[in-house]
Amino acid sequence: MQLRAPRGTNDLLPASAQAFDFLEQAAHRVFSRYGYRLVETPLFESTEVFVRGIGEATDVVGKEMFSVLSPQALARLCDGSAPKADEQLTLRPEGTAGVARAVVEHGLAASGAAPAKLWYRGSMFRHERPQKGRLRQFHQIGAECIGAASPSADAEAIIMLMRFFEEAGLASSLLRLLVNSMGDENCRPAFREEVRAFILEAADGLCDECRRRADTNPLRAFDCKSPTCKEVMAAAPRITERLCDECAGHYEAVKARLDAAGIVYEEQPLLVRGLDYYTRTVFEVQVDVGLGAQNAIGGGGRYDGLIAQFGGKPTPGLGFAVGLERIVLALEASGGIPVSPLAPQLFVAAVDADSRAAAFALACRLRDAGMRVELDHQDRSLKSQFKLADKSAAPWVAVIGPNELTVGSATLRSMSEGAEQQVRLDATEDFARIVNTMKEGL
RNA sequence: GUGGGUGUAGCUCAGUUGGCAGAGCGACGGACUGUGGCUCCGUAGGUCGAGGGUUCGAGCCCCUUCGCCCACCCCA
Repeated sequence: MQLRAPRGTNDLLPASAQAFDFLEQAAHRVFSRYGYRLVETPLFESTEVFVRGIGEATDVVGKEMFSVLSPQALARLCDGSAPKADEQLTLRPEGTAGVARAVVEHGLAASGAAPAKLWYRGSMFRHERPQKGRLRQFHQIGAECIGAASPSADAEAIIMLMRFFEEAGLASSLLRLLVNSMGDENCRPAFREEVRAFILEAADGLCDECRRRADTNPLRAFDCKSPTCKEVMAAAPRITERLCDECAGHYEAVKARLDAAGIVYEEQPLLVRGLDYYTRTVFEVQVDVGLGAQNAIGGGGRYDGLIAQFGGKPTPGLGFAVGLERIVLALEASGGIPVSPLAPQLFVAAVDADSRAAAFALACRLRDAGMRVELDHQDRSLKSQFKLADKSAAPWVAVIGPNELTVGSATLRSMSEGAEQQVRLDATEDFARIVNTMKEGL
């Protein structure tokens, strides 16, 4: 049986890896303009971090977590005893919980201090059935701003997110920014109760799933795909009509900041996010090209209760994450990814066996001088070496053979012009000057 | 977890009522002396996803199984 990558995982072959790298660099450029700094937290955490942070009732925690066991913990399990608390570990299903834990652990958001602005990138793991734009190991870039309560922090993060998409090459005309407010502990519980009552009242017109949601997570009934449910839920009360004064004021202020910045958005009163920690502002970015049903390429919101969940002093916070696989799918569908393999600047070809040593030495010298240089390692004929050079898109080929060795030079051929000139083998600067006149990427 | 689709060369796919395993692209080599692209000629590459069954004979029919894709659900 041939070995293969586990279900729901992808090998990031060079083209994909380069696309991801491109997105990370775009994030780095944009995020640093807003004062965000890169952090890396562990790929796995105590299971408790996600249970407390994301919420026990969520799908992510309830049925999608990959938990990992040490050999000792596994042995204990097989004995029928429970693993110790510090042996219960889980691969991170998202980035926010780990960052929040680190912020508390290292006191990065001391009360009264400037907010901690952090961004991260890396793999996340969820045990779901794979489909287009949904993998078991997938990649996110995210940002968290912890310690700022003002609506301008919400607006700043949303603006930064949209600028990131622009920088990545996704035209804003392809994107749809949805915003909503979910209220806070003052107004959401009552609203939740109201929706629950509404669902029970209208149960006849709703699907089984939505009836079940009445108790588990009534707000999710709002984004049920069933047309009849949609129709029924359209008459349900809206959170935006039930916000407390503080939440309503916050929401208005966020929208005003977005308006002032010229950010186009759509108010979506039905938008609810699936992670328990969100309060007040929530947002999502959707795209219509390249993706099937999984058309959300980014999302986030405010989580003013999260830091306290981890034992920190009550500290406001907010953040977002974007899915790299989904962005790449969207980019591919909307005109391609603006990256291509970096071609060698020069290919060194040897005419016969005796000249290979000199060709190798030249390639080493030129590489040490900073040039991208390729050469043959399969004892190919000169003709084949030229074919190789052509395929690699190298604009120059240096030929070294008996004739060149007797005079101590290489024949340097321009692949586009066909013109040839002699360059002394030890004249590294001459090679550099000639090779660098060619614009990169051509 | 539930549905639907699909597995044949590196890639994209043909393969007739069951009768020699195919094409295009790609790879590699060659077309007289030490030079690429275009063209031409040639070569290599297959456990037809796997296992079993029916049959003189199975890529094709039957059973089992695995993978992958898409959708539900959920989410980035």
